[in-house]
Amino acid sequence: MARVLTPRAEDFPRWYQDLIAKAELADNGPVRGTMVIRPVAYAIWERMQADMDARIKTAGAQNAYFPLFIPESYLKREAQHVEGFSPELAVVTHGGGKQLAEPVVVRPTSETVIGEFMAKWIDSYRDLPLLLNQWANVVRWEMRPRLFLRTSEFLWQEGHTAHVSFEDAQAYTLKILHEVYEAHMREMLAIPVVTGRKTDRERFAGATSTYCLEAMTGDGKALQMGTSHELGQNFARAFDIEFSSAAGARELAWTTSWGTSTRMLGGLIMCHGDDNGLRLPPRLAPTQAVVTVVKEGVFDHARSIHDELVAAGVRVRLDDRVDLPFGRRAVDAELKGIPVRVEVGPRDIEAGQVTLVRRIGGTKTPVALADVMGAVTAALEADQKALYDEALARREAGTVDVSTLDEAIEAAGSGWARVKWSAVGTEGEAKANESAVSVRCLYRADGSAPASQDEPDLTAILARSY
RNA sequence: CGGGACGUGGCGCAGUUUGGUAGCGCUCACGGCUGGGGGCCGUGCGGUCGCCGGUUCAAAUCCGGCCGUCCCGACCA
Repeated sequence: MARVLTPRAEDFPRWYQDLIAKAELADNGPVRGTMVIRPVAYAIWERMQADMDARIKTAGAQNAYFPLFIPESYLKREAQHVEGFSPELAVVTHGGGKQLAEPVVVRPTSETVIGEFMAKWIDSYRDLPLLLNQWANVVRWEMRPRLFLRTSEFLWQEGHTAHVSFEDAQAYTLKILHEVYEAHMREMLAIPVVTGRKTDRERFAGATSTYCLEAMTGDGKALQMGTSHELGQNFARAFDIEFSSAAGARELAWTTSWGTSTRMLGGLIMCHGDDNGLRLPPRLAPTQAVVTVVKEGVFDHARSIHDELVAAGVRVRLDDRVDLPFGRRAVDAELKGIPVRVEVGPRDIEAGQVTLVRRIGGTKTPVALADVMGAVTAALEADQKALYDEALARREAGTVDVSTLDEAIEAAGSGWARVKWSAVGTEGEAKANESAVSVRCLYRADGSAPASQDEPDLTAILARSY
């Protein structure tokens, strides 16, 4: 078979774009940097969304919806926030054919407009915590768009909460980081992430602390898969989010925000994709298995295997399009990353078996007709774990422990560098940035996220990033 | 904004150095053979060569200008 994709590190983005095109996941939109998500990719996103939404609700937040247009003046109320976002805002100056008295921006994120409403909705400590989540599209006019990883418009969820104290806000921020985001990525996406704190330089505009989850892509770069921010009282001050405390005093609330986006689809592709296309973790895959009729004459067998798998709760599809060449159908399923294929042909049936083809391990084994259901469910279970283990092993193999800044910059040329933060520091960070290397994440010796970049004995991950 | 490439059927490209009536692969349509990994044969559809101007008997090709796209760096979920 002709090789269709070639994921060498040096041309990874091209490989990545080719895969997106061949697996029919997305197209470039009509405006530079916008993205058209095709049904195949959207089905994956829906499953991510459903899993994430359930976890967010378990964490106590409720869904709500806020305006797409935000008055420009709102952005300006928080000085760092506006400074951080100004360069990438889409600004609407006309409405109804007339120039607007005040321009509105298309939301790049919703802290400001939600802050405005939090101020109205919160009067008492009894109204707290207020835990909101929004599924929406946002716009950021980025310089270099790349499908899924960084597009001008993207889909995401953004959580916004208000709390009575710093401690409550911090605890919730970390709860989202670990129990919602990290768990989703590990258990659903089969992607290992390093969690920790962003340096002050990398911190979200307007936040007091930014926590992050970093994944390694196939070419050894880093990809931020999600973030969770403590906003301190910055936005509460800017939007007058005040409440009466139990003691009767007027106090400013402590707010947080956190988000994950369609970038996770890009992360999924770059983390798990291989020479032959996409590889989907079974729990995530919209279609977990396809029963392929190799050629005419075995339809009944194929259908009964299909029905048996449906009854067993497997998301399975029957491919009986025998008018299409077998090879084409096989490659199509492979490109789209369907974890398991059950090939049913006359030769199989004669031998009382089918052929089980696994996308993740690449194996092809005969299975007796009576054992198909058990073999498929076992394969799905095992391959979810295998994919995670493989990604973790690749990340560890691509991470080098070093002790100096120069070594770290050198190592980050091809993978991740793990180094003591004290060997880098703020000046070292600026120097690394000159070589397109950034400090991705800081974490404590026990792996937890530090409360400040000034804590002693922190470890830093340095890498190039998307 | 700095550095580098490139614009030729729907897609990917050759042809440009050395001007001579536009070609290949894929796709698509039709027919046939096939069918256990993008299969084979045949026929056919499809392009004012990014735009404007110049040189010339003759320009995809040479000259001038303009427009656009992509890649690398600064931004970022």
